[in-house]
Amino acid sequence: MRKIGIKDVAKRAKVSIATVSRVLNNSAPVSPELKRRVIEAIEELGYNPNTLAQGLRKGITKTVGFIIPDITNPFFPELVKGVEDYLRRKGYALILCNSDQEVEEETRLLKVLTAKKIDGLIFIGSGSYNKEIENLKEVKIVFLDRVYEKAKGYYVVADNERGMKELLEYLIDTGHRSFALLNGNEETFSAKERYKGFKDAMDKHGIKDYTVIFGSFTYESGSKMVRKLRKLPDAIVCGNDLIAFGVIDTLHSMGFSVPNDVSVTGFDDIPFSQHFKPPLTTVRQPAYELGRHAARTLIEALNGKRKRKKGVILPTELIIRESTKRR
Amino acid sequence: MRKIGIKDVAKRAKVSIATVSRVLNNSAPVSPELKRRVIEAIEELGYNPNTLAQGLRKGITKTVGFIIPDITNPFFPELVKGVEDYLRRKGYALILCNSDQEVEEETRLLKVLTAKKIDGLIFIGSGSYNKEIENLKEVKIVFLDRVYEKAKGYYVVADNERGMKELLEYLIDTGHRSFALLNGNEETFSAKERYKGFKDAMDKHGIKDYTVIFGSFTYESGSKMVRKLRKLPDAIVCGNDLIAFGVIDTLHSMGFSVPNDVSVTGFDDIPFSQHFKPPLTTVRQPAYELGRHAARTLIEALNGKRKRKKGVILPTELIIRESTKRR
DNA sequence: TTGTATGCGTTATCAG
DNA sequence: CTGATAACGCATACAA
Repeated sequence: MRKIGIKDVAKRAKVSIATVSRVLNNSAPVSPELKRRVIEAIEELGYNPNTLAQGLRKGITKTVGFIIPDITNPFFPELVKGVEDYLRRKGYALILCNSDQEVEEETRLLKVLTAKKIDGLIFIGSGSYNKEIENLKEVKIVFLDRVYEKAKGYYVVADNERGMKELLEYLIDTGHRSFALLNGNEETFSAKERYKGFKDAMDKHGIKDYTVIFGSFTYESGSKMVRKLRKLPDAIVCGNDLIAFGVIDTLHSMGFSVPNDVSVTGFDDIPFSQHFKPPLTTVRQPAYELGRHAARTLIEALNGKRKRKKGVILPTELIIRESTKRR
Repeated sequence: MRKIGIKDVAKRAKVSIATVSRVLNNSAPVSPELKRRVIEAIEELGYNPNTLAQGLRKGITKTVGFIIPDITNPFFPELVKGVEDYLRRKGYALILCNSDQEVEEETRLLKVLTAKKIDGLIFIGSGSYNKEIENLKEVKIVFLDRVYEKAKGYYVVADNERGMKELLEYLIDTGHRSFALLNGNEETFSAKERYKGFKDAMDKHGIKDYTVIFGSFTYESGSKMVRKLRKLPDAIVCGNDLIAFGVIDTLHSMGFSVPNDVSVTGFDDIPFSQHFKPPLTTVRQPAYELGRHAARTLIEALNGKRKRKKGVILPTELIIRESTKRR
């Protein structure tokens, strides 16, 4: 009798398994006496219900999947914490997965999670559109940070476009007149939105002297993209903080000074950005809140509430530090 | 008929569910004709086996749990990648969990994972000993990075003690004569081992001028611990890179220069350490390899192999950069 | 080579 | 209030 099940508990407590199940789920009244015996037996045996069986029987598993694209990018762990904290309070289990920016891996994960019968999914796409997402008929989806506009589902994002626009207003205000946008993966929602904000600002102020490069949201990509620049603009606007780090480091290794020769900005405000040398001017995304809202949205959807708005957009905050200066 | 099961496939292919199961698992010969029909039906219906039912029936789930203590510490994501890559190749699913350094949360996760009937567990403890681990009779365990000496199970670690000793040999060689060890959580295996290496070196060289402080493995803790120092030693040896970052930043804010006024070292060599200002002298742990070995050890244990050695110890590497200098 | 029937651990339905 | 028992989706022993 290696693994103990509900029937072991029933035997020990001298009741039927039905009664055990009832005290376990509080699903029907049980006399104090029997309840006591059952609880005692559970304690003594160290019984832990088999969620596989529960899930099979009930059709719900009280677990949600969460796919992030790059566990290595310090922005995502903050999101994870927000999700975790909310889910824990609600009694949901979390299966965290890392797609490592690979669409194939993402597809595999989607299949695995489906087979595990998760109730809901919080999804941050790895990049290009993954149509596998459309097959997920039985699970509620919340798109976080990176929206799939074509797919249906809830979404939670920061106001990327507006955040970027504010950043550029500040840059233009402080005398910057030529720009380069070194962005992340072009197919990505966040890259697109940030580009939009950038472009809008350029147009609004009639600035023609700018270039745009798309790469990926990594340090290495930043390093690579900055080398492609023909000439140094007044400001290099990066798609995220990681890119900015790569840009600044290679700029330094090329003998340039930031911000004296050129201003550089990031996006996200990951924990490290304030400690970078120079401390990074960036647009703060409320990562923890984003995660928290995503979890909340999902749970509410799962409970049949929230028919009103399909999504929430959180404001960003301009963080001015020392990687930029007035020209 | 919302969700499709094996019987839908059977009906579509005009065979019995047993036959479907057979082609699914290759568990018995099936005539080419029927096999074709089944495969066709599976494709057309987009059938995906319910792993809950499979797990319930077979007693194994082909999934392993992985608990890490701090998803926010860039050292762990590297481990995760090593684990992921190996597991994927072996057809195992991974449930990644973050205990956030909380023993209670860790206990909760252990229960959840047990209830989900994982086959094996890769475990990095949050700190103090969690006796819940002893209840896990049915799952194989690999202790990664932080060993529970009392508990039985396999382990995979880097040679912390020796790594620390080598670091101190280098420091002493380069003229450092007084030290402070600003370490992580005292109950933690890695902190203990690193302390041992440190102490050994002190004793061996007859050095009396040193102090030791335990805190936790975070930036903030580093910042806090360095403020407790009465006087600046020749070298501040930190329990990990994050602590070193905190130490260096506060030292700077206090008007000291690193390494001119004091040498500072880390441990781990997280990706960021080479880009820190100044680039950090540290002891590299082969994070990806550590994760990979842990996964391999677990899978082999699961397959009944590996009775030989109970653990593997990987070597560290001394990385000399610019946060230290000869005195 | 194929099909039928049983059971994995739970919950829910139905009598009592 | 309590206890049998069917059913969840699948793999397998047993029959054919």
